[in-house]
Amino acid sequence: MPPKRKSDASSGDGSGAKKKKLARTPSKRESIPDVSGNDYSSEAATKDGKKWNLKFSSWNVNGIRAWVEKNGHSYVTAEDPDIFCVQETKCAKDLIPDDANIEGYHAYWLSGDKDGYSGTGLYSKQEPLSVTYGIDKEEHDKEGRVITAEFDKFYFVTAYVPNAGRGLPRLSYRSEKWDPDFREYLKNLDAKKPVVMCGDLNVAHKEIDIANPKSNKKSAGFTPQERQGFSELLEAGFVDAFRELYPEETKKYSYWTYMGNARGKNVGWRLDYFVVSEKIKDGICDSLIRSEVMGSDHCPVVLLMNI
Amino acid sequence: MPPKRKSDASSGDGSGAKKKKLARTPSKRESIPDVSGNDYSSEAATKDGKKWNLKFSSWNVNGIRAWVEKNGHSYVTAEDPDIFCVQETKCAKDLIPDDANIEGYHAYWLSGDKDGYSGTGLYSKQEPLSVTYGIDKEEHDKEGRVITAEFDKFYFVTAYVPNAGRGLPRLSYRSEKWDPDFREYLKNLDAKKPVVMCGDLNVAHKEIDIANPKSNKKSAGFTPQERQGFSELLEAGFVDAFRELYPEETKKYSYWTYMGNARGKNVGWRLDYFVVSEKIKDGICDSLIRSEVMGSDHCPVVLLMNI
DNA sequence: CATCTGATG
DNA sequence: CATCAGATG
Repeated sequence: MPPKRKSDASSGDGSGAKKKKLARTPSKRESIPDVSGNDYSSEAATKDGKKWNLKFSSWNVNGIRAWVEKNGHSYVTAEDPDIFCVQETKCAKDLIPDDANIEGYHAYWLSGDKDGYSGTGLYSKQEPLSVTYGIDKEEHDKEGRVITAEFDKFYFVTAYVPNAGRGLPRLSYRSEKWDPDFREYLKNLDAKKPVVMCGDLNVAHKEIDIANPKSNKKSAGFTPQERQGFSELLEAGFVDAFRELYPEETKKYSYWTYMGNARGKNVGWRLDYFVVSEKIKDGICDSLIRSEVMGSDHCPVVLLMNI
Repeated sequence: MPPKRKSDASSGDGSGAKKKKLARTPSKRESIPDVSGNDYSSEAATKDGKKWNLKFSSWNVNGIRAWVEKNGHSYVTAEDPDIFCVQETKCAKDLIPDDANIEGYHAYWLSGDKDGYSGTGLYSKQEPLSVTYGIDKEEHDKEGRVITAEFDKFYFVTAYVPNAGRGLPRLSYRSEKWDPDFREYLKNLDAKKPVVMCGDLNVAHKEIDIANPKSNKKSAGFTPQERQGFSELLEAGFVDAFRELYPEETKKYSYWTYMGNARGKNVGWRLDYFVVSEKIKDGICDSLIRSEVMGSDHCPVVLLMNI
């Protein structure tokens, strides 16, 4: 499915709706992402030499309104992915800023019941065959966490996985309920067509995926339970695209707390992933972590595939 | 009492205490008050030719932490008053930023029970004989609104008068309880020594004191009840220093809502006053409204006296 | 249209 | 150390 590069930028679900409330005036803070000098081209190919024909990107934007004010969306134009996903939009659909509707993409938005919390978005150049929201479980689907887009040859899923919270108040929900149910959801999709799933999975899988493994064994995102949950997802027939290609690569992170200049010191976590069905893993061409791109406490991640 | 210009900057009530919490990093916003070119000297004198020997200034700072980040305190150094008062500090005593302790002044802080709400401060070059907090009425004294400093020849009072609120939820409290009790408090002081009172009195007294009298008759700060309360205060033996000197002066305001560029259009209210005992009104030399000084939605006001 | 807090991450 | 909401002005 090499997507038709059509220029219809209309939004699939009413993202052009009137705003209830105006966005705040941009702060005088400088626009943070300056991606103008970056080279996002790539000649990456599969092991058997097929060049990529689809580019995907995912970014936890930590508030899409703030991200737009910081000119974060300029990254999307520069990266030019076929599909771009955002997590933690923290914004009701009707309040998504106009500038978040990027020319050339169909945009799909999901938010939860609680204002300013969670929320995801999916942009696609090609219009999906269908778009669905949630994972078909009432219990999980009030927080705007999962969007699924069906294409001819695959399902594309973006997820913002529940954070276990400080003091781990939601660890049991996360690891005993969400993780198994989300895994089942993906397995069911995978039984029909291959799956590409991306997003902030709120777990650093192995010690190699976090700067300070020792001191974080009881921190949300690095507990044994959460790490085990990710292992079980992979065992269910999926691969972590970045780690598949770069099994030994250290110090590659996609999140740094804003506190204590963690990003400057690269004291980070790899929380943002592309996870793909094992049956299409040979289509992986490259998996990239755009750690230089500013605008959030996470950076974008990229997957190049030949499908 | 021409104050001894001593340089002891110690704070009268522990304002040097350790902070529980650090102030946020200053935003990148430019420092707003640039008072460096302003001439705050004055040759003002009483009607019978006595030059002022005391300068007082008062400013509703709308959050002392934000005000300090905006370099609002540079105004104090430039104005160089003998006593400077602030209202709406919105800050517990222990969290007052270090930069709010201005060299050459004793500082006294009061905050209420509710964090981030109300709060007043008083700076004095000369150390007062005593400083008291509140108006001796349990009912009123939980919101950090009044500081009284006793000097040799007068009492100095600063007040942040309760706002009646949008939809006037606290109008009855304000006009039936606070206003009479505060008036009694001042009358009792005045029975002992003359009083200079300043602050955000949260009322525009007459039509001349507000840009849009017609449309604000039901707005907090311009209801008949609040205006009447101020009239009754004056009838109890006090004068509005600014209006005493400038009975016909129009378009002089000390507050403009941040909304709709009201300040740019001078759509304002005169809410900040110096009110002095009638018996010392002949000591008034000048009363000034520093409407050019930025850093809050209010501007500073000044009183020059010979006492 | 600002200031705060408190929840959240 | 950020985001956002909601209270307050």
